[in-house]
Amino acid sequence: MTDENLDQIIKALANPVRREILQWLKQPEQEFTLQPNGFEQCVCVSQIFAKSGLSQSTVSSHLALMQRTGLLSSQRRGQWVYYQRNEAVIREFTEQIQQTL
Amino acid sequence: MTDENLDQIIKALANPVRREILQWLKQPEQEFTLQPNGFEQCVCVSQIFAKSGLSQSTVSSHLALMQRTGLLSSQRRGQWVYYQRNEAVIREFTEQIQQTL
DNA sequence: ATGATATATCGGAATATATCGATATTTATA
DNA sequence: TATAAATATCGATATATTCCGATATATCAT
Repeated sequence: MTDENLDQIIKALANPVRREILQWLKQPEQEFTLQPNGFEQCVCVSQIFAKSGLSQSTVSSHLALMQRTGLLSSQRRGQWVYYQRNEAVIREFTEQIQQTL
Repeated sequence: MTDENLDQIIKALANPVRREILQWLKQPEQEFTLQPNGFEQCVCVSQIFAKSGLSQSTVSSHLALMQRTGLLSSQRRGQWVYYQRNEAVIREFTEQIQQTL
């Protein structure tokens, strides 16, 4: 992980909304009502939007930012875009920050 | 550690200048020229100021902020204020962030 | 093709952060 | 007590972040 990437990730995590979204994505089945579309373990933007109390555009921006940093990955399926945690990056970050700090 | 304190600490660490200062304070004897005052293992504001390339007031603000969060502790000795890492808080933070994330 | 739904992007407003110079405060010393 | 040195605080400015509504883009269904 480059210094720049580390910096981006810390900045991403400095926002409580983004940290909360990251939490929700830990156990999606507990946090979100299932979608009747056959992708129960995946979480699309509108589900997070519905839970967040923020505008759709704001939520979309937060998710896009976290994806740019590597914290999340996404895949489009039809009209939906599913976001999920990138556990490898998250783990790498926690190890790095523990060493660095 | 309260959620609010965790939030403050992450915000503090989101700044690269503050992270660098925290690094310098890991091994002060390697990073700073010793002061002829008998407190060689301590680091005062002006030493950090001299190394930073920033203004005295900016450095003072960064240090004050990190002290408020608990990342640093300080003690005044005469006209100098010595700052040092608060390893207990730093450790607690890394553990917490590892669990939380 | 048209309309509906999901997501992304744009532009702007409000708030937060970073930085500086000037000055106040604290302590030591002549 | 007056001066010097170290640190803290204040006020201002520049930049970054957060958020929204409006609109663009992509996909699906009719």
